[in-house]
Amino acid sequence: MFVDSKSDGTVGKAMQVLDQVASFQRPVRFSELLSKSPFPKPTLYRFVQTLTSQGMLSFDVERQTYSLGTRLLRLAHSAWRNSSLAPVARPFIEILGAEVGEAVHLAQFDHGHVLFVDKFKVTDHFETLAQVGKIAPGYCTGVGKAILAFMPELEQDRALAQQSYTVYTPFTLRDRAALVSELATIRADGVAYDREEHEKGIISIACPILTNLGSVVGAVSIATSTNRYLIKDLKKHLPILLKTAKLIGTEAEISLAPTWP
Amino acid sequence: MFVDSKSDGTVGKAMQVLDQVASFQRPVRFSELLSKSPFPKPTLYRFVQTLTSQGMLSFDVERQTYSLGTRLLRLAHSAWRNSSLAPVARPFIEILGAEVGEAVHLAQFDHGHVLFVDKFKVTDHFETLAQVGKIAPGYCTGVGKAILAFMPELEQDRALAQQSYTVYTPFTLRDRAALVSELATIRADGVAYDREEHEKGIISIACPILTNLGSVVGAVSIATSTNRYLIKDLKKHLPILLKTAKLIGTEAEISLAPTWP
DNA sequence: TTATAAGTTTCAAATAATGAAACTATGTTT
DNA sequence: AAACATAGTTTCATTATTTGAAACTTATAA
Repeated sequence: MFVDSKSDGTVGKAMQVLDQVASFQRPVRFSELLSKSPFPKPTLYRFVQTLTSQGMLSFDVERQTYSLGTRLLRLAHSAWRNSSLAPVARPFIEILGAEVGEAVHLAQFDHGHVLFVDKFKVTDHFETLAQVGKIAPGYCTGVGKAILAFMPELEQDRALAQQSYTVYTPFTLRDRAALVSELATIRADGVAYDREEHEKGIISIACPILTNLGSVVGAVSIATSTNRYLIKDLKKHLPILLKTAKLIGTEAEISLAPTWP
Repeated sequence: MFVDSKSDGTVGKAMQVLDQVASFQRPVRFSELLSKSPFPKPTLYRFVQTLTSQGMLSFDVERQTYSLGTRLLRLAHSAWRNSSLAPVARPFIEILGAEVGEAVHLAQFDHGHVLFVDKFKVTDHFETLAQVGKIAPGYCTGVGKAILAFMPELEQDRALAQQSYTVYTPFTLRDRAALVSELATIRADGVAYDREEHEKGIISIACPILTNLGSVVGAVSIATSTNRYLIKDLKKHLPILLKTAKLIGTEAEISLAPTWP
């Protein structure tokens, strides 16, 4: 999906197997994996052996199935803690969440998609963790559009070309032209809205996180359901959202200062 | 630390590089990595190239540093969602957390260590995410001892041999004999306590999560600080903790039922 | 400018990966 | 219970990839 594993040799192929296992969304038997795999039986067999022995996959002896392994959790834990945005943003996200009482998302841009790196919600704690590491399209999410609008032209161009423009709801922007026109508005206003563009009933307000040098490093959003609120209700939260984004941007900048052993 | 990468060929070596990067706990330059690496310069160079191209590492062009990549977050997200314990346990963990108003942890056993797969706390939301994927010793944590106490003898034997028995605080159990003796009590009582054994000032009460067939699949704990409570205060939560563990065990069992495409 | 370290490429030799085929287990049908 | 089918595992000669010393290029420091 994201990675061109051509010419990445054995390691690339092994990572492809991990994606393959992930794509099943459940534990899989070797033969199932084989049926969807481009690799010959013994080759795939050795990959799953190696990956299991490495803890990147886990094998359930009872059910004879493979799942993604715990080493991935450990590595992701480390990735998250040492990333430049998420841990720095965390306290601000929590304050914002407590203040507005709605779900707050923190996202980065990643290969044309939006990657959620944190989520916080006060009243309804469900899914908090289930959201981190999740990906969503850039062109039809608040955070995605906020980031796209503030990207340098060249990077934006590449990103716009990567969008699928799949129509998820009647409100989804259907092509690059529609998106570009909205991005201009967003850039002017400093704020993006998701008007049920990705999921029916879900709306959000999002602001880009800019460093002092003016480059986008991510976006924060407040999301809610149309059952409870309308876009105009979200607009009331714009000042605090802007302030939060500003604070995170400043902090992120500081934390990016060179550290040396 | 966990993985014997011998005879796991190129893939094993590449995974070793990921651990290597993780061990720095910050973005690293190629030369720093090289200085701690068993691989010759060009070999390591190609590994980081490949891993970066695969999204397992990310390269900061500005600072010329490598960090763990976003693909790990995506894979871990998938690992978490499709694991047999954490997603199933989540609602129960949240209810328990709301009820007792203290930090609740969910852990599994993993190569002699305890792996936190979820955490929930109502009042103080800090660190929620930062805990998932974290590892801790088995012999000096509530969850660790709860799991160890209910392991099948053979497995327990192996696990006991894997413990380091490092003395973290004056209360840490210092050897296998001390641990074994406590495990007997825990097994009899169905509950384990961490009396500041791993961290000064941190205490917890933990129960094993058992399937209907009686095998341990993890543990739940309520943790707090000695600034606020004593072990006897935690004991008041035993009934609800036991009930939660029981419910999770039952649910986990159900969700383990064979699913087919 | 020169010196030193960091990062990158080359290429022949060494090694590891490959996959057709054969084999063994496991479960299913007659 | 035998015959069959499917899933999982091993073998081994062939092929392709990895390997790392050396050379080279680019940044950084003196």
